[in-house]
Amino acid sequence: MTSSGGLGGAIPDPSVRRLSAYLRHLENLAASGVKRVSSRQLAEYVKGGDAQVRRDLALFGQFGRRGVGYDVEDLIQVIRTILGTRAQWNVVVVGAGQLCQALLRYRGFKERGFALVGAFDTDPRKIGTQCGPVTIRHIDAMEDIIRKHEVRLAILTVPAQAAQQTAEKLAAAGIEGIMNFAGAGLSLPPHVHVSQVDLTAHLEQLSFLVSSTRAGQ
Amino acid sequence: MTSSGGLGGAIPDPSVRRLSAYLRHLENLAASGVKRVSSRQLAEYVKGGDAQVRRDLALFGQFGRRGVGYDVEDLIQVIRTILGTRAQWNVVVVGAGQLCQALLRYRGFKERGFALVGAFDTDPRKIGTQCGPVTIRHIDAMEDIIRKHEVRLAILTVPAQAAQQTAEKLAAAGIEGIMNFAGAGLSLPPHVHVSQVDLTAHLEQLSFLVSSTRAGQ
DNA sequence: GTATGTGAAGTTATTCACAGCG
DNA sequence: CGCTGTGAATAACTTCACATAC
Repeated sequence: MTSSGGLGGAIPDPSVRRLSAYLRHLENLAASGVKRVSSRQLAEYVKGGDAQVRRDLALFGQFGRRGVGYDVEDLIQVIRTILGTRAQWNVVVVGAGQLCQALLRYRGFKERGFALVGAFDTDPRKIGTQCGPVTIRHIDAMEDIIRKHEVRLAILTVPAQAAQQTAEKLAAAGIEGIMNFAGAGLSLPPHVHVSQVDLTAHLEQLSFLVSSTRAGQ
Repeated sequence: MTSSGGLGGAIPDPSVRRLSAYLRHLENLAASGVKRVSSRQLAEYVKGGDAQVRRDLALFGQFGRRGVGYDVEDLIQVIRTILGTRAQWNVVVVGAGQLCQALLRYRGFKERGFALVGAFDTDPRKIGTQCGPVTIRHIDAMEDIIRKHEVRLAILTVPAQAAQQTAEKLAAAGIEGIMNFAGAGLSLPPHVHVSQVDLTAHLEQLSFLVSSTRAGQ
């Protein structure tokens, strides 16, 4: 399955994921004052081939100059345009645990086009708590806030057993994309996209790789 | 590139990633008292086909019973064995920010075979702070702890510009796998595996999907 | 009847290799 | 001469379809 619903050719998921990686590297380059970059340099960062970088970008147009490379600032704007993050997205967080607090205090989201405008929980002890720039509210107030701020994306950090029912509330409130930290699958209408985040899985991948690496490889 | 360094056939990266997903679902099933599961049920959770589930598992052996399915508890142990998480891994965290605190307080890692045994920073104001079950120590004490506890995996949560030099210290201390939250690529000897975590990228994927979805798709 | 395990087929993604441009 | 953009070739992954076993 390719994820694009756009009008042009279908865009492979792996390409879209790599665009985010290119963007991270371009942000770092821009911060260091670098003006130009070649596909080879971008490839090194993502550990792919240079041809892959060029092909990923070519899916959306022609952005480089032959013999020269890509303009760092231009390419940042191009990728932001592709990803849809030139305008800011309002985002809510549901489930006010430790992770929620960490996310609310993280500055990177805002810089990259995602403003966390509300946080919700059902636990009365948490409600009213200030957390970074936002106050934790009861989940009953969620739909109002979502409608008022035109929120289309949500981050779900509730326990696994509460994930499905909470996600349904989000969908009912008009949310179209959910970043799901809960270790539970979500069944939702097809227009609601889900991006599953599994932190344990990253350690498991490393465990697998380290376990299966033998001396001399 | 396939990641396996094992002796048998090479194992595709996507298959290993899905094993973690199957494991999450199996853990949930076990918690609900479910005893048996079919490839079709597992596939639904991961949004793949049933044949894919069977093929992923068949890479490592035959674990099901024809006409019946898979035993949930058995399959959990099988996947843990494959991933190398039946024995516990000791893990350190470097960079004692909000995220570090959230990770240190998260119980899921311990339950799944990853014990966070130390946390390190360079900021003198943070050193000595208690954080969940561990005390923040100066990074100079890191190598000792790593050697003493036979730590092979690390989580890196330092700012992007400090990531490379900190990762080099980890590699020098004998770390073989790094879960990297910093938005910076790491260049390390090939025996040190890196799993890049980019939380912003998840929101960017959703932004792309939501932006490119038109009514009626 | 039900569900696995697996060759064969099909699809998707990556890499090669070079024409074309600066 | 360097680096992009891209058709063609290759490699990787997924799905089909069915023999096999319960």
